[in-house]
Amino acid sequence: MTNADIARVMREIAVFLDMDGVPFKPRAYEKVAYAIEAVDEPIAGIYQRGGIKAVEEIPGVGKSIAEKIVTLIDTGKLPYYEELRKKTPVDVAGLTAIEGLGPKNIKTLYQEIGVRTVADLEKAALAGKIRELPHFGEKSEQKILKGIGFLKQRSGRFPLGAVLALMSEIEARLVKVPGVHRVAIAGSIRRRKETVGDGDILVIARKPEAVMDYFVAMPEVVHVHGKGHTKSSVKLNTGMDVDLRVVPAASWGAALNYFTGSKDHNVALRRLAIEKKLKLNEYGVFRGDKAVAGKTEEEVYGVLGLPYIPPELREMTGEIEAAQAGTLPDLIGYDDVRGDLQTQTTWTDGANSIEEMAAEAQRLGREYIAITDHTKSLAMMGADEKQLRQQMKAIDKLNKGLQGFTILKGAEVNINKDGSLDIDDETLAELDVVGVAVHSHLNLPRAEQTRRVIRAMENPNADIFFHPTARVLQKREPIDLDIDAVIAAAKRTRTVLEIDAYPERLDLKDEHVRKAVDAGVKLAIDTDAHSVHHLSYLHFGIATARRGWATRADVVNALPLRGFLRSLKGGRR
DNA sequence: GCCGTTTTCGGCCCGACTGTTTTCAGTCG
Repeated sequence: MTNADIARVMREIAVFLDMDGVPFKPRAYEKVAYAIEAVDEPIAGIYQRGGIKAVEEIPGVGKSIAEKIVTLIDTGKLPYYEELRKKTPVDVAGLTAIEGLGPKNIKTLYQEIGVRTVADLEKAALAGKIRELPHFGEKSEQKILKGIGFLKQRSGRFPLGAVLALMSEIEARLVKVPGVHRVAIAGSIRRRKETVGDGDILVIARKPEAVMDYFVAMPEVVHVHGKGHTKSSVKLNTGMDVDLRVVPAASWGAALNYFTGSKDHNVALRRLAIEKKLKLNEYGVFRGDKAVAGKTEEEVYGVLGLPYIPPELREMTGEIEAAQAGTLPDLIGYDDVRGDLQTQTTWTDGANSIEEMAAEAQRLGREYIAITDHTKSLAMMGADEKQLRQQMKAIDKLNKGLQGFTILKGAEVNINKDGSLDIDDETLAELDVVGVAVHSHLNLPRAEQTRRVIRAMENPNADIFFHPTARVLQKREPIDLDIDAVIAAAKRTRTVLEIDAYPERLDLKDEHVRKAVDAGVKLAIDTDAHSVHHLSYLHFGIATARRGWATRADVVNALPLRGFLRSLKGGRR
């Protein structure tokens, strides 16, 4: 019984209860489903270790739901859930995935014409049976068929790196629509979540209709979900849905706050407003009928008694409490990183030379760059000790011709299966920056994998642990590491943990960054660039650092060159 | 069903759009 299994049962119970119009309980189960998905370790393990009391520690889980979770873990079944299923035996997950179908409609479809699966639904729609039902009509029938079509080609969530460019382009085009005063991207994209489900755009416009007309007719639009005076929603050819809202200038801040989310953060703000006898919605903060804030986000937070909370922190992971206590972190800024510490060149699998990479990094405003080509045990033929020495000489020569910029000698050294490194210590000691990384034996059991990387970090030459979990978003699972043990070892050995900014990696991820920051472990933010184009990806890594509450002081390559070199493990430079 | 600087009861965020409907329920975010 995995966490995902438990979460699925909780979510289905919520839907079943919604079908019967049960008040409030469904929200409780829904909340628990989200909470369980957010827990890093298996709930079964938590239960084994700490009993039912430990399960009740999960936010939103009380006595009753804890008992149900424990029953699920112990027996693999839950009578309460089985009863609900027996009453309405339908494929909840499949049917709710269809746009516009909710609990009430699913119940009607089952009771009136016996729809249990998406296949049943499609058959009924094609036979024209759905339009006959109460509260359904011809349009609902068409909408359902279209929804099934979209479901079949659904791609789920999108990596931020895959959508940010297009969204920025749409933003730029909207700015040029006549009568448009202001445009902003909101939602999870503004919070810089590593993957996003949809896009949210906010606009101030003199003639809202003109913006809406333009928006729904954009060349990328394949379907219009809805078009109104203030809100429209479309599906793009990439499969992603995008919402557009037009708001009055006086409500800009409140709307931006509302549509940036997260949902939980917004709910918490509304509760705060209620406590202060105020009402918060997307139009502003109101005392009775009188607007007391709304024009800027700062104003909205201000009347709630809070300092401005940066979007990357709005995930309901303690930011409200920190804001109230005045202990919000002074997050690292998007211009604060001075050097790039992981880059590959034509010496191994990169597309550009050392000179080209250095020139582009300098053009982007960096003060230094570490060249970290792969090492010998990698299948693609990485550098051996002799080649590394040749490269060091080449870099020395290049540095003589540079002003205000330094190329550092480095390597991305493979960690062998036993935790030893594939380059000898003598050579490593000659390098300025040694990154170590896992590229093989990705499937070792947790204890062995953890021992392996900790042994690598214990090497006095290992400055930085590159992309620690080796995950590739939506392609490769992270290696099985006891991340708390790795962070503790990083602290003990003074090894820097990397945030790999490459949008498919973002490794460490935000949650792990937060743990590292809390533990006082230093971070490096690097692009892992394999061509000059990748050098500009740094901001994705900085966003991840910000989402992990990192300040400038937590990041070694926010330091000027001398300070950065001094911050690495002592004794050899 | 959960939760508590409203704490063991009484609350639980709020509004736009759609479709089917003559005033609103359902869904979504």
